[in-house]
Amino acid sequence: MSARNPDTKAEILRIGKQFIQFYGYNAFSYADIARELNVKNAAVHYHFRGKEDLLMALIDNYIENYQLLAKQLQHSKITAIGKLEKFIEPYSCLCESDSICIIGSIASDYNTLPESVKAKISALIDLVMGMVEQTLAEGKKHGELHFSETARTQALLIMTNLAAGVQLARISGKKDYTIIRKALIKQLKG
Amino acid sequence: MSARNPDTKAEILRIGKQFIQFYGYNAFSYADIARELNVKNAAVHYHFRGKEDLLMALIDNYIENYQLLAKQLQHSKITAIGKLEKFIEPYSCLCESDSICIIGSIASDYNTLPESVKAKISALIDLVMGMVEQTLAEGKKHGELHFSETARTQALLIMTNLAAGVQLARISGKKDYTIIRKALIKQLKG
DNA sequence: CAAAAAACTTACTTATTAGTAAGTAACTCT
DNA sequence: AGAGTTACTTACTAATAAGTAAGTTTTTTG
Repeated sequence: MSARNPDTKAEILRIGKQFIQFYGYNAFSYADIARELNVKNAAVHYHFRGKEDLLMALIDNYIENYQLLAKQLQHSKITAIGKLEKFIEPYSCLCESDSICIIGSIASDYNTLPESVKAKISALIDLVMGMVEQTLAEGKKHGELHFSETARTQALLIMTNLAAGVQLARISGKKDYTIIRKALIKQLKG
Repeated sequence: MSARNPDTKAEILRIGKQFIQFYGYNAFSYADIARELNVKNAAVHYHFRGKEDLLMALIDNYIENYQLLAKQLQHSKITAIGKLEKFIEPYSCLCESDSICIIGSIASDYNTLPESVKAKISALIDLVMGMVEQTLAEGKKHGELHFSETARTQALLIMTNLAAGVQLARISGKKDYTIIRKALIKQLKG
């Protein structure tokens, strides 16, 4: 009867990510994922023992993708602004689908998570913040970007604008996100 | 046996607020509140028919408090920076207790909420944003504050910095929140 | 002081959740 | 072709969740 599907594991990750970004980590169940994929909930447990294993795998994915991006940007000739766009674009996409970034979503449920997840999400943040900081520092050094704070502080300001920007957009409208995004870029260009 | 307590309703609101800020809206139950207050879960249902009624009451509280603050600030002689501190201080307090602001918390669970709650949280945001915007505009007019964006845009930037700042602090440490807060004030003072 | 209202508890029900043990079908490798 | 492995389903359990109806006690009020 049921066609065997070699992609179920990847599909579970895709749907899980979508649910976290759209509903929040504590607002969906394995049954929800199963329903979406037309499998039984035991199938989800087969691929990921529990919800936190799924979350761990998801964060691992993010870390891998950002590490890949880091390598791609390493020796590329694109401008600092161009690099920054690579960090901003995902937020713009999230905004379009009334979703929020996984870090912001997890931050809300942070105190319900096991230490293993907390450590991994912390590692993801360090990775992304480090990349943004470095991009800002380079851009400033080359006279392309302008800001008065340290690169680290400026990275904190920008990323919090984006993260809360998509959250706010959900409630008060996408226009607010756009205002924030444009203001950020304008200020950096000086 | 059980002492009748005239404050139970207020206590439920207090604990509910605390739980939303610490664990997230979809991560606690009426049973959790009941346990904390040493009553039965039916007692919680007696005061608030359901979880969304509790949330509605909580948001109403916030709206009342901000309206009160608006009146207090209206004709007071404190500086614009002093007024802004009134908006910043609650975030600093939240950060101290590893909690996040209720708007950020609700933003994560936004797509699981009924329209009634969505409308009310939107009204709260409009109220707060309006107050911050006005404070910024006045401060700029009097030469006390310095920023290049419109007051509305600057208000968006500041509030998103604060909201995501406390979220980030939970994961990567309170120091990051402090960096953000100090940078904001420094920039506004010009 | 009697009646009514307020603030609960007791004792349920129904639905959802996470999770598991055992079985089955299909594919893979030798 | 047969043995093992993968990817599931069936069929449960135990715990938690929201919610409610009916009864009890305490306080207020006419």
